[in-house]
Amino acid sequence: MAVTLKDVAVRAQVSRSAVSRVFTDGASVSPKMRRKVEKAARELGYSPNFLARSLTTRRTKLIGLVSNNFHNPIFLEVFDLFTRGLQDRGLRPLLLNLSGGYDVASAVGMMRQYSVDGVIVASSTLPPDFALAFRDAGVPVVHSFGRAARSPQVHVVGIDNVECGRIAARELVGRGYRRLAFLGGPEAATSTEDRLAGFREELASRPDITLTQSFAETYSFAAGRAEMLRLLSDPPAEAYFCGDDVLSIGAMSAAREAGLRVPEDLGIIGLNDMEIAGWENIALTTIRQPIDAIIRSSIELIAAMLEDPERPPEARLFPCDIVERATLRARI
Amino acid sequence: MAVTLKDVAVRAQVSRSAVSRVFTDGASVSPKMRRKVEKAARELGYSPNFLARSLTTRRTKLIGLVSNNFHNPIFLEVFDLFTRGLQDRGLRPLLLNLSGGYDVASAVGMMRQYSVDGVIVASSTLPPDFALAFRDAGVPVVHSFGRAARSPQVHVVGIDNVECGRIAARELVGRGYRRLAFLGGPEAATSTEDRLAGFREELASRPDITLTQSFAETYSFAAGRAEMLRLLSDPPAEAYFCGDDVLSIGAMSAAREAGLRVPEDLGIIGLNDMEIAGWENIALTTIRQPIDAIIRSSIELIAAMLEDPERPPEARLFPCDIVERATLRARI
DNA sequence: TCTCTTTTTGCAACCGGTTGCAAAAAGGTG
DNA sequence: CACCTTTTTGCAACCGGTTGCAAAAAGAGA
Repeated sequence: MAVTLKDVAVRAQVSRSAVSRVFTDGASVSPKMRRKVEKAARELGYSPNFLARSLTTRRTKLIGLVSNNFHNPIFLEVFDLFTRGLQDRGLRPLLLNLSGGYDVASAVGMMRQYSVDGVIVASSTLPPDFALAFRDAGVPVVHSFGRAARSPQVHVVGIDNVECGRIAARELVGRGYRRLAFLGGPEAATSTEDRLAGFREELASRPDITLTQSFAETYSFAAGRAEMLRLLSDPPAEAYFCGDDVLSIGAMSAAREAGLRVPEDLGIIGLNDMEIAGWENIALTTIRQPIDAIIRSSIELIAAMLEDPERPPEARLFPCDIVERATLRARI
Repeated sequence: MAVTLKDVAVRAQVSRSAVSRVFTDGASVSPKMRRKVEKAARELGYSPNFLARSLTTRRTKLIGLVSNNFHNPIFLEVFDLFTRGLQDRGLRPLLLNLSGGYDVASAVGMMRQYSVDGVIVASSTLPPDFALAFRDAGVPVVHSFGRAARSPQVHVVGIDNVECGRIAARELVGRGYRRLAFLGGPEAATSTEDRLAGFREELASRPDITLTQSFAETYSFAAGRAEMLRLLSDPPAEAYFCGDDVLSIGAMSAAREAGLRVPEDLGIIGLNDMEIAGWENIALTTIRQPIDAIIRSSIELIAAMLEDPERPPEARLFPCDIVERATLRARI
């Protein structure tokens, strides 16, 4: 059924190597030979089998794209950018969905079975060890949206979550809020820990400010809503720094249900600036995470590792800024 | 670097075939042999190379997942369900993002180069010919969310869009709306055509009802908002049947901006029932499309085609129902 | 036209597996 | 224990490509 190299060779009356060379760039082939082979290939509808080729070249051009978050709308933007960016470089994304729970060893095993050239771990909730396991298995890896260590063991691209915490604190304080709350994502996620650390740090020198904290189960609307409803059994804080945009929107929904108006009765600031945050029906004030730059940079790094697998790991952090919309009261 | 079959064979002091058999289920191996080989494999950390195996078995377990819609939040739910469903069957999704425009031949070529076992086209806007091209290339294919022909040429799984149009019309009429509008998705999409056809058909016998129609550029918030803003330069209709949920939300945003309240001043009904439609801040009344059933069924069909590639094409359509929330006025 | 150099081509081995076939080993029966 | 049957094992060829090497062809120079 499938037409192979050999079929083309027979038809063009040349050797199999000759055909192979025509389809390998950089190989030396005379123009006459090239014409002959291309003609035969065209007539037969031949196109080389990448996987067979990969056996000798040791390059599949497959990149594992691993994530455990298929429930947060920001990730649709993430997947869009990743898949297009990879495609533009002739790489192919092989998706691994870990949202139903995961086991490091089997994730690594699966990627090795398919001989991926590299892996991108796109998650702010998977632990640093996760990416490390790929490196240890000899698979080039980039952790996008991960935590940057002082001396990184694998490439990490993302934002400075601690600084984001500080930014949020400054913004809320600057608007005169005094009773603050942190409504974080999963408690064990590095992104949650770091944002909280920065938030607290900035407030440490302000004894007049009170801070309460709690955590949602996952980065999702439902979790944000549920947690906020729980919190609202007590008198609310004046302003909430939520783990991300989708949690913020869940929290807003809960607030509305409790009869509280945003921003009149309570302020909310999110993080991400996903597309939905800008929808006029939502109009969430948030800290923008430059996901396009993060993803572009991640792809650059993984591509660089394909050239030089020994390239020393690097942490690239991008700055974030506030996008003001309508969920915080005016600056005093 | 990578440990191969041969390494295991040497260490276990058996033939390569023996090792191969241990890792091929259904092959006959004595318990003693199995133990010996498994021990050696464990010590070496061996796991078989799927791609090399695929050369002889002609099975890669790769399934191409092709879509041109990475901008509509419903598709995150779609990707989640597809990737998990495929993984549960030991299949691996190879993603192809066509949202930047596409070329049928190169899409097919790419999938053939990677010897995918099958392809799932997940799109309500790609033409039927698109899926057909895969079939013609000998690649099993299922078109999810596609248009069902009377005698389908490829497997199609989705909903009866014509019927959805009728349902929307009945619902709006039943609530006493008389001046109706259809705000469709891309004009050329089969889903748009069919929904409009059903909508018109149901209204044909009602000369007292007026109907205007227009189309958004894409299924996206921005397009829905832009189109609605354009429409609102004229006096609005009483109720709008929008192409899908994300268009509906864009339209609601435009209406609000124009100072119109939903549902007091104007009714809106969407289609899909994506998660966001249920968010209390949105509360969109919509026609539910059972995407979980559609996707489960699509995976079932592609899996069945792996067993029997000659299986005659089939169209499976799932019924839709109204989910009432808060964007239509009360029934009269 | 005849060397010498450079380019092009084919041979054969290899990448990491699977599998039909026949030989070897194990098991059953009288 | 000899004989026949069944199971297990190894050999060798193959899947669809690539590539080092040497032979053949082409080009350059005298």
